[in-house]
Amino acid sequence: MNIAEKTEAKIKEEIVRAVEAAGLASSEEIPDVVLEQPKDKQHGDYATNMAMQMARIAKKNPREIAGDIVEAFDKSKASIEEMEIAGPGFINFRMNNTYLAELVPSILEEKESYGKSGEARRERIQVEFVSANPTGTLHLGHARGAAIGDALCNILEAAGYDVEREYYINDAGNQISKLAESVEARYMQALGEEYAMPEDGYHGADIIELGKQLAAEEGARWTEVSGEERHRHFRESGLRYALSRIEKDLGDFRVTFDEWFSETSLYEENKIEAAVEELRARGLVYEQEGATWFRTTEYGDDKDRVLVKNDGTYTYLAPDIAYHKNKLDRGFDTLINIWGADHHGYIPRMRAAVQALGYAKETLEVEIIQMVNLFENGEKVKMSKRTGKAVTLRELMDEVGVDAMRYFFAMRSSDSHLDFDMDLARSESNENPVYYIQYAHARIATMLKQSEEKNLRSDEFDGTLLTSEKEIDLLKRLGEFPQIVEDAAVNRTPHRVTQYAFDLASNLHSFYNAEKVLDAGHPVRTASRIKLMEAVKQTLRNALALVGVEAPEKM
RNA sequence: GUCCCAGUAGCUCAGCUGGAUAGAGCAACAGCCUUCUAAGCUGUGGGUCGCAGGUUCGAAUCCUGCCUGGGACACCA
Repeated sequence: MNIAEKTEAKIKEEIVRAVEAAGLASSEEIPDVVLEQPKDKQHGDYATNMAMQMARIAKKNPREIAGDIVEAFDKSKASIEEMEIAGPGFINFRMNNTYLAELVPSILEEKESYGKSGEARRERIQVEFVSANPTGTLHLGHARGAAIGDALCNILEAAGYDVEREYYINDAGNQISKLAESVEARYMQALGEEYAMPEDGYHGADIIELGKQLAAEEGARWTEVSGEERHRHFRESGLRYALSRIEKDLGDFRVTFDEWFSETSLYEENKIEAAVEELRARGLVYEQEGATWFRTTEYGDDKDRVLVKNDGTYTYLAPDIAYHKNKLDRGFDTLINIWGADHHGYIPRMRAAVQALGYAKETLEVEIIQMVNLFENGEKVKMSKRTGKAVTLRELMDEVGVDAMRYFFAMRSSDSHLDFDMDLARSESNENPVYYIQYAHARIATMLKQSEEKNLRSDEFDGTLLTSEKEIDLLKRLGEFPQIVEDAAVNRTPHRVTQYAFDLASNLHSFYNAEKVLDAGHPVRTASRIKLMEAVKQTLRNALALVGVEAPEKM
């Protein structure tokens, strides 16, 4: 437990004891204590609404109840300086702030672990994200999914969950055949053959290049084998090429996966048939009009869905069910899928599948990532200037850099649309939140460097000297971090971490302008403030790391 | 027609599982550099939380209906 948690736990404990001691309710009747940090500083460091919650149970008015609680409360047990009753019955607590200073040495000791949950949870969570079809490049929607997915994984890990990141490769569909045919055509053309591109083929320059490369490396040998064999070869070549490019793009975007799961493997191991049969055994499958149907309405879907079409082939749903069965068989407690907004209609049927396989509805969570709109010069950017097609992850990375993208994509709640302002993302000014935060980190780095040059460092630390308004604000902010991580994990809201980093940076800048750190005239205070700066620097770095943004030493 | 998401300051968005006078950034206005990075700070103004009901001590938050914007509703992958 970190210091903030310990402090809160003590207060809560004492509230419960006071309620009982005042004879207001028995221990079973007492609701969970809600302890919050008021937005308005005048309301103290913590506040509880216990008296209002007790109104119904104790049948007294909240202010009276609050009075009884305050009377029975032992302030010395919870480092409380002062208590007051306010508004409709809030009890406000003002802390004896010296406890806050303990944070600094504890953060410096925990280092990159500060913010992480002390104990590991048993829950295993698998997060599947991006999963773009391996037929082209990654676009902005994928980029946002990647940024949010990876940040969420980092945050879940920090909160103590056992996390696995997975990319599902849709390598069994029609599009892959088209890709294979396109590569094949380009290969033949590179060898000087007249060979038509397939209808709806992939006409990009990259595929032409790949065809040339294959022709150069492998010669004409594929013209001499059967069409089937040739097709299989170019399918593999095309796939390998597309995937390696995706992996490279994502790697440069600082996103890596533990597992790349192939859809084709489900076919090869007859997993799809097995999944359909399992549903059939549970009485959830029926035949009608020559097709095989899955009774998803049993689990709240609008209508039943086809698994096997009347031409004998599977719909996309069948392999998806087999895939999710495979995930569940691997023993994950929770599956989180990160999908683009255009897929939200599939949620009911996938949830139906999970339930049909005997798991609780909550086992599968789907996080929907809303659209990204690019803006430049105040105008919506529809298409890439270079290619005339949708803007890719790679292009934007080249334009604005990884840090800005990672931060911007994660800074809004995933279910609201994101307006991505390219001018802002590129700008090196205080308007750009990424620079603002990184600048705070770099500023501290500069101070630390100078503290060495000026020989102002020492191991002396006296927390009681950190009492200015800005220092207290900073300390309180530092103390919030573990709880922010916890909340972001539980609620699946990575944007809380970006927001926190911004707030902490803001506190730092504010402190910086108000107080001087390096002051030879006050050696102990200087040493203590240096420690405080180190703690802020560490916490900024930790917060940024969770969302995949670098913390530079100088700018 | 059905379903999902959104609607909060001029703009972009927060608002943590119902709490006090609804917050931040940008934009506007007024200030702060012989001092550790002014890529920064301080202050001021700005609100019918889409609309109407309901639930209760208390609603931006929960429920119902409606309005607006976006998306989804295949034996397509």
